[in-house]
Amino acid sequence: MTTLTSPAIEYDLEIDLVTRFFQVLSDPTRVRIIELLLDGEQNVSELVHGLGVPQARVSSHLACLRWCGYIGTRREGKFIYYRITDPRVSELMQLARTIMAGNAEAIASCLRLNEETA
Amino acid sequence: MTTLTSPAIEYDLEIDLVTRFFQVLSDPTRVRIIELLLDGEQNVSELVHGLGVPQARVSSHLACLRWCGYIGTRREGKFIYYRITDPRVSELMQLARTIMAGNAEAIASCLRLNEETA
DNA sequence: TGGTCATATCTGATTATAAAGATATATCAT
DNA sequence: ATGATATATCTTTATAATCAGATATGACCA
Repeated sequence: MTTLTSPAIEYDLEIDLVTRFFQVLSDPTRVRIIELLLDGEQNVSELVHGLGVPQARVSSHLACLRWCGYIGTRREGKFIYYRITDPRVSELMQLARTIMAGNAEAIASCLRLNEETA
Repeated sequence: MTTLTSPAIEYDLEIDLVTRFFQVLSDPTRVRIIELLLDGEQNVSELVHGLGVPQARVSSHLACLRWCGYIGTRREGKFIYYRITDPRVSELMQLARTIMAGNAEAIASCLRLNEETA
């Protein structure tokens, strides 16, 4: 076997879901937003301040998280408050950190492309 | 507040780790490899067959997963066997699926860019 | 109604990721 | 040594995600 590639089971749609689920968590701004919201509801201005990134960027990441059901909103006058909707998100982050704990240095320089650090 | 962006806490390195951790799981081929390996050790040829994707691609994704400590290897003659090193990876995948279960349709069309499906 | 503040969306440019395909390394058998 | 098989790496090229900045919407207040 040199290069080929038999038919195998046809592409699984469920895998794409899992993939996207994790992809949402693979952006630093989004992860930081989640961390902030795990400490309690915040409106956009508060998040912008807490994150230190431009408002447009925060909004677009919030849109992503919201669209995917990680977070929910509530309007109060001019302000829109965001919150984590599923408490298990907290579990997920904890579990990830636990797993990571062992091989943090490795992950830091991972990702198959930038292997200069090795 | 229109666009600005106060200093805030300086950029957290740990967040980048978490981000990368999840990023590894945000590629369909890598997720499929993990799923396969959760059922037991396999060598590259078996994976190539099971996945139905070119060998070079499988190898490069394996390199990524290995580099990041998700999987380990063992040589047996010409063959190299890969296995999941941390059993908690299984927990992680289960938890992700559980959380996803509720908002699968949403995630399917998420990611902030391709919102045509909406 | 006009103005201001909070938030959301759009457009183009930049950067990061992944795919293809060729080629290299390593092990075994003859 | 030679050839064959298994696996890894490299070099483009293509694609997809992110960002910045401008602009739009929507609520409140004077």
